[in-house]
Amino acid sequence: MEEVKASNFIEEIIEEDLRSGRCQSVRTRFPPEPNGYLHIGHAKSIVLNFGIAQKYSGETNLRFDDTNPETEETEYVEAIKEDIRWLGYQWARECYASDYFEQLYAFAEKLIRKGLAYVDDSSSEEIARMKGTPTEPGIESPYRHRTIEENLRLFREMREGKYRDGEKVLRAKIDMASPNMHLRDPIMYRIKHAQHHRTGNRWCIYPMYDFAHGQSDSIEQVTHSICTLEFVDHRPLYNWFIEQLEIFPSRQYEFARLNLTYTVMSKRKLLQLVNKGYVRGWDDPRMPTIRGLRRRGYTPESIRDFCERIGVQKRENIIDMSLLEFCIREQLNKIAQRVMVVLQPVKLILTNYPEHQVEWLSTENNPEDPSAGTRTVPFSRELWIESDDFMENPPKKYFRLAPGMSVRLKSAYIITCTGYEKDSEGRVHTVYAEYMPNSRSGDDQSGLKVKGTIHWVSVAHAIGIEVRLYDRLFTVENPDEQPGEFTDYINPHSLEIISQAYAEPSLAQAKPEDRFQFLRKGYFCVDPDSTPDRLVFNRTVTLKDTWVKELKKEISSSPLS
RNA sequence: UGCCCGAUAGUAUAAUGGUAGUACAGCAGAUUUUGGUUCUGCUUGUCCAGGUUCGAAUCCUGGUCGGGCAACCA
Repeated sequence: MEEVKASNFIEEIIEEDLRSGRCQSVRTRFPPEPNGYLHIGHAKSIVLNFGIAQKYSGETNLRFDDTNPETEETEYVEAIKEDIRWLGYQWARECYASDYFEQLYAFAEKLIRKGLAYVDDSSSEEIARMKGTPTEPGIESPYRHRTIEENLRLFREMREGKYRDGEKVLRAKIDMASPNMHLRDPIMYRIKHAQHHRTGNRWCIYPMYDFAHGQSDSIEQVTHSICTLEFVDHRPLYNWFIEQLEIFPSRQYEFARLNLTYTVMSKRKLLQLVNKGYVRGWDDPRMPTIRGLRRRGYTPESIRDFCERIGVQKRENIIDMSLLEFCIREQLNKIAQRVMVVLQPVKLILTNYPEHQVEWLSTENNPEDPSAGTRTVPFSRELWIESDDFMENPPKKYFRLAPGMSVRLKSAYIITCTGYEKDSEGRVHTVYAEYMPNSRSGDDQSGLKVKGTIHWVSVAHAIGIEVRLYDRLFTVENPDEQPGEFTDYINPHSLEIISQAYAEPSLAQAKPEDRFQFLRKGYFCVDPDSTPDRLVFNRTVTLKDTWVKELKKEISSSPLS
């Protein structure tokens, strides 16, 4: 048995349960409702639930909490399964609350027979009114004291379809004066004449969450049912049903859900972003959904790493997006092949380089991983360079190209700027320079030292690609807590499309989901929108850029501001 | 103003009565053919008030602040 140390309060509870003999092994479950796509908040729960099972040699069931036929669809079931697999997890059993409908129905009858449940004919408005308020007790329904026989008969008739939606409900008989609102005779079953994604029209009564979740846990012998904080108040009810039913004693534990800066996490709000066209879909690379992150270029490993780093606690929290970005940078730095791509091109002409000469220069694929090897890139007289790698009047600490200044062209030669040309609008379109023939990378006899190295692409060999630059979706850290609508804070520059960037020719073979580091620019991933003759790249995340910070300091310290 | 959670650097998270530590972020420097990576150093914290104790982030009491609960949603 390997030495394991609890890394959060839930693991502490598990270790104590194992030690005390409350359970011999551990079983958890991940219980999504199939009415939407999974997001990074679900990933926290997935990593927690599956991680615990792995750590303590237990198992995790995937269970779809499909008790509301009006909102649930098979499409979501498939999407959820794919996302969990992509994250790297395999469930022990694939379960559905709907598989237990017959059993749940029997449980309900058992409670009726124990005098602990009754059929109520009140309308939903009446029930709400009689429920009282958090500070005032509720009052008992006039139907609360029906006989067991009558309740049994009415409940069976409910199942048989004798009543319309909303005409009757089955309620637990607990305590209308309880300080816990969930114990004021909670509804167990409601009538819905609706098509269920798995049971079709076999049922017209469906159990509520509170009468399905704990019972499903119990049926599956889940030892630790881990959910989010909003269910804390449900725990007494969770336990009450299990005790009255005298079934396997699953236990519920709650942790704080994940919040991330500069995004929203609620299903409702994500749906709104999709439906109102703020993003292109659930898999838009700006979305915090698993599919969005995947399309953006995040790896399953980086998401798991993130979920482990954020920890598990009961206090409300909002995690810096920069931590997620750190996790993906850290992994991609190790594995991503480096390539040269010019995003905002300016032409560079090496006036002393022979006109039709082409040299294929060797360059490393990944300096962090020597085993990644090298490749060659074509070098010639006319090159594309990044427009912000040249300035007419550079500030003090600028060490790129400017009149009279020298830089190293990555894996090629040292050059010195000799001039430039502007168009009618005053924009520089061509830069002229001379290269030092004896300064070639790997064979540098020039003895020169330059501060800057810039990337480049040979004009004659460049391939045109589309690049989509993504930025945070919102302009504020917490769009949920701002005055007005959260959509008022959407970042209008969250997507910038560069329709013609120039890439070195080696990129032509790239396939969807391939990841690269565009040298000095960031990590990029091939988008599925790519076609054989038109590659599309998504920027996953920029490289850390201490130069932009320097620039910002310049600006803020200038007397103009 | 009923019940239930919670409160440790900017953000998270450890310390389980015994030196408040770690990560991210930030700042400064070194290295660098990516202003990347790596390395070094630095700044910043126990919500408040009492109490128990030789000793309290930790235990007790009372506050304060934040969050949740009154769906035939989950």
